[in-house]
Amino acid sequence: MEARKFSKKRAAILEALRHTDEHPSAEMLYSRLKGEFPDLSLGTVYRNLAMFVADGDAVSVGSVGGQERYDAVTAPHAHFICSCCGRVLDVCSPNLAGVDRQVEAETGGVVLSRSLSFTGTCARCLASGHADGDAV
Amino acid sequence: MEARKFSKKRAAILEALRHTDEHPSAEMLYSRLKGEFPDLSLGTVYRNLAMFVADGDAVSVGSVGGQERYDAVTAPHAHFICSCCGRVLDVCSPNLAGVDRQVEAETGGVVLSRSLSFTGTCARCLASGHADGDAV
DNA sequence: CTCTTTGCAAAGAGTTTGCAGGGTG
DNA sequence: CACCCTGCAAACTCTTTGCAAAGAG
Repeated sequence: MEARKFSKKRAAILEALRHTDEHPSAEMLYSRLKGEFPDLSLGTVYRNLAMFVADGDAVSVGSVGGQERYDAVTAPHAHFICSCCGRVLDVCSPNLAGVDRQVEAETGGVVLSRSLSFTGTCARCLASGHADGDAV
Repeated sequence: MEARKFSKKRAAILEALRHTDEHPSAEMLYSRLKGEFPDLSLGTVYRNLAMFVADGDAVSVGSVGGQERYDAVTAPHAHFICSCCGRVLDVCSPNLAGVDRQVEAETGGVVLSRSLSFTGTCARCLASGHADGDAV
């Protein structure tokens, strides 16, 4: 294994990821921490995020608008992705217990994780009248 | 609106997408059609895939390994993504009816679509003993 | 002192875009 | 004939990587 040593920057990145519910991208975290760590490098953010995911301290929520978004909440839960503003909101996961088994029976594989995401227009965008921007 | 004209290449791309259950990426489709259309351009595949999605003739399954994967089956259904070989399999969708309403009530937004995907090791990889390649 | 982590910048990979020429109706 | 579609290649964006210097144990 890799002998992980303490690093002030890494701790700060993980803290920042834990203290937000925005499901930030690498760049979002970077610009947020850039003030506190002027010498922070974007590459470092990417490297640490990869470590978090490898260590199970974070998960990828998927890419939104071409950017990978991360979440420090690794417990299974669903997300609501606003196709209008790109926000990613947490959603109290519907009961998916037992579905894993169902899928395993159907595919013959082993489920390690699942990702449920809803795409639509968030309340804020609905209020701003930005909705249906690209609806059919 | 854009006046869509017929195009042999476009028809072929959509056909290829419809005749496979691999949920191919732009490049997968490109190399598959390159034999039949030696002068096919990758840019054309990208452009047409974007049209299909805009027209509702295809949906994006999400990105796997950095590549966007597409599906001509636009009816809601779940996917099983093998983290070992990158294959994307169709899964008979568990009953998610009513869940949209639940999410809308929780977020105050409007759900336009949902994506349920399971990540794990597929049967083929399990058999090949490639499993747990990157398990914790 | 040894090994991990970082900044910087260049390299990569995937996707998008502009333009001139060919195809469709 | 007008307008859409395509090939080609350059441009872009996001992410990864190599290397020498700085930090942690």
